[in-house]
Amino acid sequence: MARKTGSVGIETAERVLKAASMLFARHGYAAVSMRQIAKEVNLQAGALYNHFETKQSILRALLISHMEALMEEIEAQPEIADPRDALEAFTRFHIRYHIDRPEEVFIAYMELRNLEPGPYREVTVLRQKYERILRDILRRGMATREFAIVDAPVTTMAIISMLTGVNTWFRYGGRLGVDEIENIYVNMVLAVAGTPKPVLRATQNEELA
Amino acid sequence: MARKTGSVGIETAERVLKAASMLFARHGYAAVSMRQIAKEVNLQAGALYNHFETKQSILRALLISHMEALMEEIEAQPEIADPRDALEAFTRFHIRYHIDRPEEVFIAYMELRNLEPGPYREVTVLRQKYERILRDILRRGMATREFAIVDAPVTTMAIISMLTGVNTWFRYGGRLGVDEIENIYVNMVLAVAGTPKPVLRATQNEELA
DNA sequence: TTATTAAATGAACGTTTGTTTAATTAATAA
DNA sequence: TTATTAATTAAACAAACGTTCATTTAATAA
Repeated sequence: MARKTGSVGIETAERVLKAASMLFARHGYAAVSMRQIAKEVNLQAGALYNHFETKQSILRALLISHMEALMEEIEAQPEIADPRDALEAFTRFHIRYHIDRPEEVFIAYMELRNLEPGPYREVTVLRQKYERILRDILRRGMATREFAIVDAPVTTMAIISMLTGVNTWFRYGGRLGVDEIENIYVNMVLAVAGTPKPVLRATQNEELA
Repeated sequence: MARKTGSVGIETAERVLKAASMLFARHGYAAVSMRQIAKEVNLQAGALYNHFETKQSILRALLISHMEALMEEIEAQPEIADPRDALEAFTRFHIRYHIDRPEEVFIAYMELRNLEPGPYREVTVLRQKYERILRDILRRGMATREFAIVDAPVTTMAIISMLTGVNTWFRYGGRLGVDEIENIYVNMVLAVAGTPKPVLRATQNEELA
């Protein structure tokens, strides 16, 4: 079949995606050449075309599999009846999931515009499906009067922006660990939903710098 | 001097920046060629080099002038002593300023990595200076015990992400006008700071969709 | 008018781009 | 072993890239 077979080994296609993800995140889709990707996986540029039709299809595979994996993962989460608990769980899930996939998240944001119309719509649909999960939690909390929210769609986008924003500054080994960050954001998200945690409302932990 | 002189007219360099801003925002820095920019201002590619040393210097000019204009504008705002009022003013300023400059904002986020180290640092310094304005407001509110904030730096980033996120979905002519959006975000930001507006805490305006 | 100068053209530069193709390699199936 | 097939290489393709340059154009200054 192939050149080298290290027992099982990771599929070449997967290694290509991994390399492309790293390079696209670092330099941007348009700035990365097929030869750069090939070099990263010790291949010639031409060999990439045994695994992907075009450069575009590599980007498409990255974006769509990222969104599909996100949806699969969140749908595997246990359903939670109480709106406050559901909102807290969503917050923790979003931060944890995104903080460990900075490259994919970055690409999903930045390179959408480089996708052809078809795949672009696919990704957009998946994204809206994800956003609806949060919006429905907010709506449920509004219905039970546990949440005090002025506008559910806007609040949905606000919360997601806030949470995804963690990726722009978080680095492992920094002042705060993931758990601490999760806790801080749970506080803020519940406050945005109009049901702040009573205990922490009064708290005032000061940090330096 | 030049080819055509329409009485005064906008400087060619400014028209180049305008065109580059539009194209970079739409397709990304790396994906836009000097010939595309030139065509947009009815010039040949070579003529651009009478106004800019390199393609890089166009990007640099865009990013730095965007950040400098932002700083100039916010420093021109009146100082507000009360932390809650200052936070509200900051929120309104940030939304208004960014909502009307979607291209520049987008580029400032996405193309930083395409800047050479020198200009990159320049932009980063300006951005941190801007973030410090918000952080200082939060700190002042914590000192007076008006705010209940767990971590000022994290809250600063969370608020800025939340506010800048408006640009990803806002379109003029949509369901909400700028004023309404400002009001909604003021509520959410004050809540994040731990001092929600009492009146609106109990409110529950439902929208459709 | 003439001299000077800034701006623009259009062609060319050497590279690099994504992609294709014929030939070669190595693994599997018969 | 032989035949088949998938994967890879290396070379080539035309097109596009950022940038340079000699030349031309048109405006200003003397």
